[in-house]
Amino acid sequence: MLERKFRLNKKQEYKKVFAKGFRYVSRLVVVYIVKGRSVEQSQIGFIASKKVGNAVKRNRAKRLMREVVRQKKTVFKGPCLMVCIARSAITRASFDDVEKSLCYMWKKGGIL
RNA sequence: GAAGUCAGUCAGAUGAUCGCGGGGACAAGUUCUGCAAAGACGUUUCUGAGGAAAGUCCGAGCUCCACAGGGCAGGGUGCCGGGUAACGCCCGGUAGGGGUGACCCUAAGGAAAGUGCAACAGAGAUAUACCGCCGUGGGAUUUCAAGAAUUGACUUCUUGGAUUCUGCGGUAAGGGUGGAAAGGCGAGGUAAGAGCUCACCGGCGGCUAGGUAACUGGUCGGCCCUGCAAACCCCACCUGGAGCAAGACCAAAUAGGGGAACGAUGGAGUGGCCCGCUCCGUUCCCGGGUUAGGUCGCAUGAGGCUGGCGGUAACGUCAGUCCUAGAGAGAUGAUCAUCGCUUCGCAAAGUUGAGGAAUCAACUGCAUUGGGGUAUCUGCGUUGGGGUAUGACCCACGUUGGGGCGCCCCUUGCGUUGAGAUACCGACUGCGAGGAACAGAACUCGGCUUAUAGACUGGCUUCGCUU
RNA sequence: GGCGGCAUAGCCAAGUGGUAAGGCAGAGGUCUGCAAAACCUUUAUCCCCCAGUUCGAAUCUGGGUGCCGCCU
Repeated sequence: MLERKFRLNKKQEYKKVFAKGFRYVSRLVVVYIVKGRSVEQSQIGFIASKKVGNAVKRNRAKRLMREVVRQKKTVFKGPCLMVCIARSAITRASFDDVEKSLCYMWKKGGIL
C-alpha cells in the first residue's frame, strides 16, 4: 500500500489524467501518464473494472500493480501523475509478467 | 473389498526478506502546524477475512418517523407437538410417496360457505342419455306356426313368432373419448338393470379405546361425495413504514432582504387509504451561496471454548475460561526456502507384498466333454440247460442293438500342495516436471439458498469373498 | 453497501393457464423490358436456465444467470 499522499483520490484528479495524459497500452495493463512542471509530486491511481472479474480478482490485479509501483518508484526520473487500468488478461498473469509489461510502457513514456 | 447412505472435521504448515491496515507504549533527536495540549515523521510491540465473508431470500437487534395507536386494503405463513429473541429456521412425531435396504422427499388447512375454470376429444364435464338393453302402443313385411271361414285349391281373417320403422316409458351393466364419466370386484336379484340386497376392499360420518395432538385401532351406519385454492376465496395466526448512504454531533451553509399569490373549512410530518396524533403559515419569483468535509454510530455479543446437570432431540441451565479485523477508491501482497498432500513421467538400482499369468511336479478333491473297459438293466437269438402236456417263465451264453447310473483308465477344466520366485502389477525409496477449489469483512447477529479442488473421522445398509 | 426492475424470431414487440398476434428485416414467388411499390408464401416449439404445482405453464411458485436503473 502506498502512502495516502502518493495516491489519486478524487474524481476530478482522475478526469484530469484521462484528459491530459498520454496513453500506453499492453495486453495486461493500460497506463495514462502526465508529466511536466505543473506536477510537483507523484500521484498514482489504480482501476480494475467489473470486466476483470469478481472481487477477489479485482483486488489481486490492483495489488500486483501496486507492488510493482512500490518497488520501482524510487527509480523514476521525475514526478508524474499516472493511472493504471487492469485488463481482463491480468487474472492469469504472474508478478513477473505485470512488471515486464509496466516497465516497457514506462520506458516508452520516458519516466524510466 | 466394492457400492451406497447419514453425521461431522479441515480448508496446507513453518520460516526469511521487502511492504500494507488497526491498537498500545516510548521519548534521545529532527522538521512542520500550533499560545499550549497534541498531531505528523521515528523506534518497538500486539494484531489483521469465510464456511460460505456471496445471493440479499426470511427473521431480529439498532436508528428515525408519535419509544406505532384504531379500522380497511395489501402481504406472508399453513399436518401435529416442541425449541427459540424471532423466523418461511431447527428438533421429534403423523400421513402420503420413492428405494432391496441404511435412508430420503413432500407449500401436507378447507372443494357437503360461495364464485370461477376444465381447451381438444367425447352422447355427456357436474350433470347427461347418442348407441345399446328391456317393457309397451302403433304401422309395414312374411317360402314361419296354429286356428277359423269358404273350400277343390288359391285366398281372407284372428292369435303368436320373426324382421324392420316409429311413439311413450324404464335403465345406467356395456361402448369409445378423456387427466377425470359418480365407489371397485364377485354373488344374489330383475322385464332389463341399478348399493336394490349381501360378502370383501376403499372412502365418509357417528360412537368408542389409546395418544397433549396430528392420527391409529375397534365397532355401527347409510351410500349424497370429479379435479384445481402455487384461481378468487373461507378459516387460523403473523404483519406500520423506511433503512447505517439509518441517524446524532461539530464546522460551514440553508441567512437577512425585496416583490407577488393563496389561506385556518388550510398546509406539512406519515411513501396504499381513512381516522387519530404532532407541528405551523405556505407557495412562486428576484438575489446570495455550495463540499463526495470531519467525528461518532463501530466491534462485549440472544459471543466462543471446556465440563457438569435436565431433555429422545432441537435446546436450556450452572460453573470455569477467552477477547479474536474494523477499512473508506477500500488493508493480508511480492520474492524465496523446507516439509506435507496430490498427478504424470523416468529407473541404471534397491526393499517389500494374506498380488501374481504362463511353466513343471505331485495329490487325486470336485466338475465336465469325448473315448475305452467292466458290471448291471433291457431288446434280439436256427445257441445250451432247467421247467411245463404245450406254453408262460428261469438260468447261462452270444450280440458292430439301445439306455442311464455306478466303478476304473485316459483326455480336458477348476482346485490344493510344492517348485519357480522370472515377466507383470501395487506400495515405499530416488530423480524430474506440474497441480492445490469456491471465493474477500463494509452496522451486527440467527437461519435458508447457491458455489466449492481435495483430505480425514465415525455410525449404518446392500452385495461379494475368507475364516 | 442498500433498494428496485427487465429478459418472447436478426430488431421492435403483443400475449396473465388451453399449444405464440403484429410490424420491420431476410428468403422465395407473382407483376415489370429492368427495378421500386403492391400482393402471396415462409422463418419461434429450448418464450434466459433448472426444479415444482396442474390433465396442461411463456403465463403460477421457488432457486439461479445476465443486463439496466435509483440513493448523496
